[in-house]
Amino acid sequence: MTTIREIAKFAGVSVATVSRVLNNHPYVSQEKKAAVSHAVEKLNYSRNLKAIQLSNKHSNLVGIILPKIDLPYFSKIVEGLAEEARNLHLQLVLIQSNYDIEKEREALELLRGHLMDGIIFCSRAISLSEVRAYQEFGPIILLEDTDQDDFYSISIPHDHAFTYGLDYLYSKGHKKIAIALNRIDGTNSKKRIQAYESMMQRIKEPIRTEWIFDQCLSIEDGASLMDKYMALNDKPTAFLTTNDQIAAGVLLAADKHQLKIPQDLAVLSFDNQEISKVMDLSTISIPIKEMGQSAMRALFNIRENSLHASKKRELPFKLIERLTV
Amino acid sequence: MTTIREIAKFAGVSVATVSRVLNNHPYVSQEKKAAVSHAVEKLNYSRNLKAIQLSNKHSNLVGIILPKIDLPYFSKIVEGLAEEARNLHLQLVLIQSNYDIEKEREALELLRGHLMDGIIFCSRAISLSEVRAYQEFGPIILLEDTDQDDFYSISIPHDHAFTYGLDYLYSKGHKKIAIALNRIDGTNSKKRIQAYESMMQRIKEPIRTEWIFDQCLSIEDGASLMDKYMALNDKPTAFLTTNDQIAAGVLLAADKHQLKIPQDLAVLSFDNQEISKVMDLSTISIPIKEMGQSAMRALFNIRENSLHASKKRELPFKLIERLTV
DNA sequence: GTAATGTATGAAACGCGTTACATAGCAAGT
DNA sequence: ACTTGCTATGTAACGCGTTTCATACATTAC
Repeated sequence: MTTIREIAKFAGVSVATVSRVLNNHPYVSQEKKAAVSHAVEKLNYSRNLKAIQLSNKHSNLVGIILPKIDLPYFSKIVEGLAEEARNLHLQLVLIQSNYDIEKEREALELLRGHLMDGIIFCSRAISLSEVRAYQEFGPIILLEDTDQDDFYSISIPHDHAFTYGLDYLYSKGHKKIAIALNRIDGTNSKKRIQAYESMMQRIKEPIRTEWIFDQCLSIEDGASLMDKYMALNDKPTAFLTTNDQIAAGVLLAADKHQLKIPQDLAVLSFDNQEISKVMDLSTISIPIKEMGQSAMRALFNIRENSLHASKKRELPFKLIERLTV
Repeated sequence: MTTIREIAKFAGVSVATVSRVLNNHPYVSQEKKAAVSHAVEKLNYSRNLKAIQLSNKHSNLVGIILPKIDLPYFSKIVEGLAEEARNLHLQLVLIQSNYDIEKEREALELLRGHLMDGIIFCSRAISLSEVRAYQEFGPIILLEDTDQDDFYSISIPHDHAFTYGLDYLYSKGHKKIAIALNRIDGTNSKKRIQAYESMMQRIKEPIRTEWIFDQCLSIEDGASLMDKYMALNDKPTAFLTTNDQIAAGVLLAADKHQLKIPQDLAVLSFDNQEISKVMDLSTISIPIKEMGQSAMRALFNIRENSLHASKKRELPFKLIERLTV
């Protein structure tokens, strides 16, 4: 492999001069610049990025931790992350954790080992107290609605949004509302259950735990949710689901059972992904892609000038009324 | 930052010994090993991965190039890539190109600069002749059905599969078949158009170019495809679409137009993604995730022992008969 | 008893750019 | 004429592990 020293020798200059030319630094005469360029061309040289990384402060790599890329919510986030990363000349290191704490820890160790400049947690299983210890090694950004104010976080206010959705259903005459959540133990789920319970108390409805469905993520989960619904003696009149896929599955399965939507069953979901448009699904829009963009920009800014207005950033959500409520 | 030399000093040994301990090399006495471990613990040391990368041959990073992560086909591939990468202790550098040749070239330059050990093209816009020049810098694997036999490639035989789908529709009585493709200029699309044209000739049907729909990717594209269909004077009786999303969009829109599937219009798609199951969509199953896994494993094997049986690997496809044909 | 092996350890070079520091020519300022 | 300051360039150190090579002691072998 050609090195900078060979270029220097070939061009009859010092390595410092070569480096200056390669980095477009000032104070290099036209002749030397030309000589170096010629040598680079002639010897087909290109810099060793590993060496550059070692001598530079940054690696320009950002770790992205998520459970599974093959879920529209996460791939949309990554879309946003990638788009912004491109502008900022950062590269994404994608780490699929499957919510395995060990894997998440490994990722944090990569940050510690300076492989990456920072980390963005799209979702996590590892505890924040463990994550906290790694903050000294680089910016860590959470895409969740946390109340730990020593963490950078970007999200919508999940409890408000969930309450908002419940209120909307209530305003449409629904008191018997079932909810479908992702992981019962995730940060967001906890907030949502709280919101649900306090809403039920507010409207003086009992909290039926069998109406709180867990582990719902995909369109298939939505479809099988419908089976569970059919088996229920006491049936809810509305579903609030935490993403569009679940709702889409519910709608498709409901169609097979000849249920009329929204007369027999109302469905409201979150995200406003593409599928919700095509299926006329009422949904609470979340700026998923913007969250990704915003997170990447935040990470960059923190890295550049450790100054930061507020650590927590909340983005707005918005109800999109379509035909399923 | 603590360095290996500080550890050496603290433990009263040489840096070589420290390195040996850290890498579990043999020939280190128990005492020294303990002393080093103690020093590491005490000084809260962790290795600088950038330095390791520089002195090692590998970086253990693999570049993944794709146009857009937010398409189920690609996120499924990445799912497979990530799963296998995990086993092989490789990290993914995700590069979203949007089919921008410049961006794809940049990625190749990262390979040239030894940032990554290899590259996997999930899809590309850049010409193979340009890619070819980078093969000397590391393994490059294409996830497409190429006939350039100096490239590593993994895919299903797209022309066969497409012909197979057309034959199936024909066997069900359809002669008037429309097709929906992604990018008219992609490698796969070319093969598919060829397959389509020769099929039409075979069954003595005219080739109606207005039945070849381009730029179809998403569920929304599928829905708007239906609008175009409705506007057609001479209507096809069947659609063959290159992914399930398009087909799903067609089905949903067809429902609004009160078209009966498959009586009024048959739909056959590719991929066998989740949505096809829920919608009872007849589809030609492609082992997308396995393609990812296989690609990652191939890259690893090539890196380890430059030996390789055959450069081209074809995976099987399979027709899944459901209710839309 | 001596050669042959195996174990243990350190000094120094290596991988390859970047950059701090020193040096020096030359023009502008007083 | 002399200081000040900018341009231009090279030397050497630095970032931080890994690894080769040399050395040395302890065994085991014949």
